[in-house]
Amino acid sequence: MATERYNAPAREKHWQQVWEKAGIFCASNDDPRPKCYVLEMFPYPSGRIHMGHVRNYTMGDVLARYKRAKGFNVLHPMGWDAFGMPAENAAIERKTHPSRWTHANIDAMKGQLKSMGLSLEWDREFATCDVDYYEHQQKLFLDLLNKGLAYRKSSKVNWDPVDQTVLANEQVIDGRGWRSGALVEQRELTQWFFKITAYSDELLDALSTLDKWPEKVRLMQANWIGRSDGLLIRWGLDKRTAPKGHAELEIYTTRPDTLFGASFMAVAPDHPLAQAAAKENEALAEFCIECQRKGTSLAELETAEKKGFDTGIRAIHPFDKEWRVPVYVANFILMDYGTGAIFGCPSADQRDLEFARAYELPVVPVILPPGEKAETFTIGATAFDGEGTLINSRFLDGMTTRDAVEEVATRLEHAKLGSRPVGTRKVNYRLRDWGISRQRYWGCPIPVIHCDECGVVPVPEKDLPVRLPEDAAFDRPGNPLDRHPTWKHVPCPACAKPARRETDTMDTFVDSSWYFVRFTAPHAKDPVDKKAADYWLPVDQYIGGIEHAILHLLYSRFFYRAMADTGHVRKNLREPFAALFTQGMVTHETYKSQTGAWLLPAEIAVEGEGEARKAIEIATGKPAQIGAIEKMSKSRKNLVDPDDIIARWGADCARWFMLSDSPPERDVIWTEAGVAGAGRFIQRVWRLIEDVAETAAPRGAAMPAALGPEAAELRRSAHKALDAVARNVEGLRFNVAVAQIYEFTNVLSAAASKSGQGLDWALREAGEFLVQMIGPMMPHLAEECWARLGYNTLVANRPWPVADPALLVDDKITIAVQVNGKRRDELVIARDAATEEIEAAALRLETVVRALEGRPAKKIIVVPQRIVNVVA
RNA sequence: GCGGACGUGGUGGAACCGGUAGACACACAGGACUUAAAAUCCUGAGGCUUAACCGCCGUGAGGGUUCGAGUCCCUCCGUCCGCACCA
Repeated sequence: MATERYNAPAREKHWQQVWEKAGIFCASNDDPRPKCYVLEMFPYPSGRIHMGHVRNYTMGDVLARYKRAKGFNVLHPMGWDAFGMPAENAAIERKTHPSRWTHANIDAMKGQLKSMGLSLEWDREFATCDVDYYEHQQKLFLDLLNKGLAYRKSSKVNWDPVDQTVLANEQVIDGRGWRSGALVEQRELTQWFFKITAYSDELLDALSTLDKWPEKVRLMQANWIGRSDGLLIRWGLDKRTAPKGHAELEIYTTRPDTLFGASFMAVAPDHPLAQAAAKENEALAEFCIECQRKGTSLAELETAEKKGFDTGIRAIHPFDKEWRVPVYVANFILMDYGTGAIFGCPSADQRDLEFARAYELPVVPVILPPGEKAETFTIGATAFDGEGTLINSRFLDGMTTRDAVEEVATRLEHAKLGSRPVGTRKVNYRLRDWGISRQRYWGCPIPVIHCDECGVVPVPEKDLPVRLPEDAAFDRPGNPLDRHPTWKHVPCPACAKPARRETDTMDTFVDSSWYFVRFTAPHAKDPVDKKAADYWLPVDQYIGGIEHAILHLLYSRFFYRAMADTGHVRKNLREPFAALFTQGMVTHETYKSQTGAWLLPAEIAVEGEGEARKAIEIATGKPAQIGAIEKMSKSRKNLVDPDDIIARWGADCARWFMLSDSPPERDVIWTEAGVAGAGRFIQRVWRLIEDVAETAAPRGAAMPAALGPEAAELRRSAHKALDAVARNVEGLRFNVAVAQIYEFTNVLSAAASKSGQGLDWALREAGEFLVQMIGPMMPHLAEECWARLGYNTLVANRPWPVADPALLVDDKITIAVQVNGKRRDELVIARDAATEEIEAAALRLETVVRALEGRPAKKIIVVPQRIVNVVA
């Protein structure tokens, strides 16, 4: 029989059109079936999709298609995270408009996504730069403002003096702006903030409920929030030494038990006490300025020596009025953590110890490590910051660390300095409020107006949306909104006098903090259709890159709560993503020409293998250097264009390769050989199904009364494979599911060339199962095969076949037989054989007799259906 | 420095709860078909030893628990990731 090769690129277009015409991927918000919301992180429209997108969206699509086949009402939408700096930079460089550039990119990328054959519901598509989207975001902002969850404050920011904008921390590289290369300045600016810290505790505690999130992500978020339980302690200051108006110093500590080891106090250079003291001390003032200047570069921070300056101020120990402790200004104290002031206990803190050694301050051991003797214990180069027994600490001596912490806290809570307690228990967080102001055009305008008379006035709801002006100029750096001739000049909504619009726009992470809610009703008049949100949320499976472990995923968790607390979504659902999966990166070898320039994989030819493997630059015929395997990136040029792969091999091939071999959470290495292997498998399946279609029983034939052993065996394999593939797809172990499909394909191939009673019927069943198994992964090929098997329906619409549980367990099983824990043989025996029967059968085995060497069996361990171990 | 993850053939990886380690794929070798190549099909393969069977060794290293450890515990080595003067 002559078989034609399956022409993937041509047939894929056909099936994509069939699906589109049938409109089968549109979910109804009103459907009696159980719902399933599958979401992949939406892309930034940079211009073209890359292999990372292919991997991400393939995984989501497999799950979406599988869930649909399992009878769920599946929501699987797609949109565009379309605001952001690249569009504005493109506008500057190419003299176009951010909107035009963005929409052209969206069109191109949408075409690419469609060529992948994804089961997406395009009717719900939107871009965050659509007025229809950002007007609702402005409404949400106003509600947050009203609730006190959005506020303005002055804070230090990274300022790029060339581009004239605020930069995020990630955009500052070695103290310089990533685009301009200019030295970044610390600038005090009044900015808008979202009060994420109002939810610190809740965001931390709720992590434990996210049992379908990767442990790693939960841990990263927990560390980021950084809760610590401690004590605020107010120290009196010796009046003769302190600047006027400064009678006390409040510090924060998590180790109040080490209070009797205190040998110095340290405050941040920008602490009010430091500033006050600096006014009377020129050298100190200089020191403070020096510290602040160093604050900009991260690299400098890491290596900076611990430096201090004795202010001459003396603090009074809370437990001893006569005890004076010197107050230093130190470069390693951060103003925005705790109170910006500490007490130093050198024996119990490495950093304090280094400081004490440098300034020759006393080092008194106060915690005795377990197993040490007080008489002989000394502190050398390393502080002991663990738990132990208190020494040299008066009334704390002999206590454990924990008891001492409690004792000090209780005593200081009752002690008074002035009219207030000396000590207050306090939980501290590392988490900071989220600064959302950006001095940029291409973002969601912040809907407020500044009036000289009335101050900050929210834009009235009836005046929403605040649209971006289309006629902005991008000919020079800075914020086009700020220098637009008319846009910002508006009358004050309250007093009608001339006023100015806020010209900052929102951080684009705000846009992506609620798009998944909008997908549930993308055309609703209000930001959220509560009924739709109630029906669909939470997202049942969210899939994206690990790089969003903190930022996007933490912001979204916060924003969803803020939306709940401003009445936009149900209050008792707190977490928007029930399950999260973070997929690995797509990597590729790197290549360099003899001149040292990076080369695209398409620009080289590889010969030989192993040690002899060589790369040749095609253009010059000269050898090229093969470099490390790294994440695909423009800078290293180790890119493979999804378009090229799809045009040559087909989308199914790219999809299958992405799912094969590598566990989805790990990195996958893209190789030509791997793609070719996937391509071969596609042809193999096609040939096999053609073969089956020729020899199998007709479609819909009744199961024969009796099946021969070949047919029965094939049936068992088919049902087992179906069950195993289903379980592994549900667990997102796609690589294992793929392996099981390979294995079953081998079985089916072998069976197709045999003959036996009822085998034609079993072949049809097995063939259909195979097609349905590959349906979620290689949907086009599956449709083609389905048609070849005589159907005019769509696999994409077929329910997942039900595996017969009776076929999943074998009557006879093989169990291993060990002697003294070493495998010696195996035993084929009835699955429900009694223990005695198994023992007897094992002892009869020649191999066992030989291994026993005449010794009697002392003990026989039988684990039913698993193993026998004869102990001699 | 702190926190976490991982370490299995030539390669990617599989192994549910502690129960036959290496499924499946890639690469490789041999063979069939072919004038030849491609494509396809068949066969082989962890290491050592052996003509072969047998046997021994084997999941980064060392130790422990157990009838039995890739899996659990301890120590060490290596790789990767996150945070980093956080009081």
